[in-house]
Amino acid sequence: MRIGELAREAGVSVRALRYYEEQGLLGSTRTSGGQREYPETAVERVRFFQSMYAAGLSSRRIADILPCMDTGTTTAQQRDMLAADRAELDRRITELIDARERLDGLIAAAADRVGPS
Amino acid sequence: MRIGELAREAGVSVRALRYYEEQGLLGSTRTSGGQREYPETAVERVRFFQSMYAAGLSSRRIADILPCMDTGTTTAQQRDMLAADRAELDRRITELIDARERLDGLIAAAADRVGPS
DNA sequence: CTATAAGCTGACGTTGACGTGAGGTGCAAG
DNA sequence: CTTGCACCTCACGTCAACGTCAGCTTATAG
Repeated sequence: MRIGELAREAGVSVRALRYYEEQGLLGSTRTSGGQREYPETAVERVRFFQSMYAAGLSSRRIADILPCMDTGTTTAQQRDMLAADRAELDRRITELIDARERLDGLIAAAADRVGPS
Repeated sequence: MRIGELAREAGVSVRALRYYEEQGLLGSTRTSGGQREYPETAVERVRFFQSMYAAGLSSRRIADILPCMDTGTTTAQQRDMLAADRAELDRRITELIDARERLDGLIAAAADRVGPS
């Protein structure tokens, strides 16, 4: 598939896909005319990127863990990285849940006390 | 308390506190010499900011919900905003949990397959 | 053959929450 | 009274993940 279709399927912009390639995250073959060609599996791969970005990982960090995904094997260093990323993600989730509780507290405290418009 | 102490107590930089003031989030009285003076309650207030920033809210958004916190009352519009922010936060939490599952899947898949160093 | 939609490569612009450096002032201790 | 740390106000710098525009080429429908 070409870049436009992949963008639609994965729910990102064309620019984003070119950026991922620039960052070494997403390879592509080229047609004789120079246009990028992607396999079907690229869709899931891009969705994975989105998920990792949402988790707060940088392109660099994602690039670091990609070999694990692609080869299905890990070195000791890579296992450490994965564990660190998971721990960091856990912290972030905890933070967000805490923030949600604060927001809920605010909502509850002001729920029945209607202020002036 | 002065700005340096508040920064330490709340775990942010002095620059951040000045920035919060610039954004209308954090007021301060001034000493005769022009230095900022904060009440003890500012510590908790700044921690609240950090929590909201972590939740993905912008300074502007935080400024919008501050009146609810300060007055303990809400207008219909403010309740809508709070609900929207909470919903968005919920979405983000779900994303992160999904990301964590993906990471866990990756870790589990490669856990016992040690690659070359 | 020709529109025209889609793709290409630079390369500069954007945004938010600060970092950082310059150059000067306030304040408690000795 | 001076040392020295904390504080002050500009104001430019940063960083990441793209957005956007220009100028040109490729692919495809009619």
